[in-house]
Amino acid sequence: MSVAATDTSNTRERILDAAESLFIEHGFAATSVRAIATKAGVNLAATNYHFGSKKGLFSAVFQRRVQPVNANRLKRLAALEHEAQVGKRQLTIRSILESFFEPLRYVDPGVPALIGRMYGEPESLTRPILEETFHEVAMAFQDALRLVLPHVPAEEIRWRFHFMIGSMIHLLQMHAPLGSESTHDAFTSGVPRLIDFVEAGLLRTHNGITHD
Amino acid sequence: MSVAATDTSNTRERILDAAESLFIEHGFAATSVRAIATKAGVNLAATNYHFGSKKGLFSAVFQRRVQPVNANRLKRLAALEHEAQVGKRQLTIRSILESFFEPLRYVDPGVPALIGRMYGEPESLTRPILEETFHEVAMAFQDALRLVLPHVPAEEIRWRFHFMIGSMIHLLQMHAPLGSESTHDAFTSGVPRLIDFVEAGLLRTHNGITHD
DNA sequence: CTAAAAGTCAAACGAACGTTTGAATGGCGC
DNA sequence: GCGCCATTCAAACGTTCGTTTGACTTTTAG
Repeated sequence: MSVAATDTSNTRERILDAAESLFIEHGFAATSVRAIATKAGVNLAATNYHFGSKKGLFSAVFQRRVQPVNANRLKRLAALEHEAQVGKRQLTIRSILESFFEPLRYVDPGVPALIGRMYGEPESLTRPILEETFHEVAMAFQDALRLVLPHVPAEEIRWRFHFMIGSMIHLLQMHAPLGSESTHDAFTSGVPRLIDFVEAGLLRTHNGITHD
Repeated sequence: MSVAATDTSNTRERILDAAESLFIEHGFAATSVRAIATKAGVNLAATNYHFGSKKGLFSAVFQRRVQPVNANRLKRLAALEHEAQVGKRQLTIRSILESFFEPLRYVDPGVPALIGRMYGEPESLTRPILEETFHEVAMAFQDALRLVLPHVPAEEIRWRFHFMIGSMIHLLQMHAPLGSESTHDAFTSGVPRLIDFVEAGLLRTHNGITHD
């Protein structure tokens, strides 16, 4: 078959799948290339052949999952802004937040966990990856928030966006509210609550930092 | 010298100090016992002698820093509740939040970073430590929040508290708002903003999940 | 003063690590 | 068929890991 060229990426994707689950469970440093190769059912050398190094594999695992999510976010936001310009729909905090969070609900359940894991790794490993991956999205959504919060200074919006990301990461990491058990259900039911929570935090009328 | 008895714990604390900074910077798995011993200026075997294992050391590093913070939190909350009973001061969300967050501002700058780091490690390593360390405090503060939010269901409070912790952790981890640089300043100025943010999120009038 | 206990030390243990090598294997155009 | 190139493979590279050992030194207690 002339399509047989996909056998090539078969090994690649088996490695990516195995690496993803192991990175999520044990983190980067505590996951060995040998364990990944064994779980993927490939030769030990295949990882370095296809991804250059363990770090290269780590970055590839992340990009594969996050890029579709970010593309979806930007697409939703663009559609939203277009509808707002045409007057078909109003631009609100809630609609912006939904553009940001909803894409997380319709992807492989491993994705949220992977993002959460990434934020838990030491900065020296993740900072370049995270900045490259999220800068465009973060800027676009903060711009949108500025439109609906014209009375809030830009720096204040940056902070509130920062806290919003924190709440999200914490949910993604499934440091779930002590008591619940299942992970995907917790995430599914958590997103609407998360939106409620951060909507209130973002809307908060700005009155500077008032110490009593 | 007869005062030389403190030489004993000197080794212990030098190990704890060295381990703390290395764990914060590189995480648990990527920090070697050898690197800790070298940085502390002690023999390699001293770590296992004093703490049993690398994991034991990790837990000890964490407990040393967090227990005073938690004690301070509970002490402030108890004082607050006493004043409320006597009628001297009103129990408010803000006063509860201040009891929770303010103790973080007057401790060694390494403490916030250490807590943030702990939440980034794989759950298999940290879950038992975190539950043991924070269960009492979490329960006490959620009880207090229930008093000032009598109309909000208990489970809803658990979720909001959960998001609050997420915002805090994110601040502690200094995944600072992209743009700022210094770490301690960002944390210091971040705490009041964090209180404003989560106060709004916690106060949010409960109306279930209302989509538009 | 003396014996036990606590602490420190250099050295070594076996195991596991990320990566590299060079030969074997497979499909593809010619 | 033959040569080319990407891929796979077993094996080994040197390094580093957490922990243990047993001798040595210091502190403590009677």
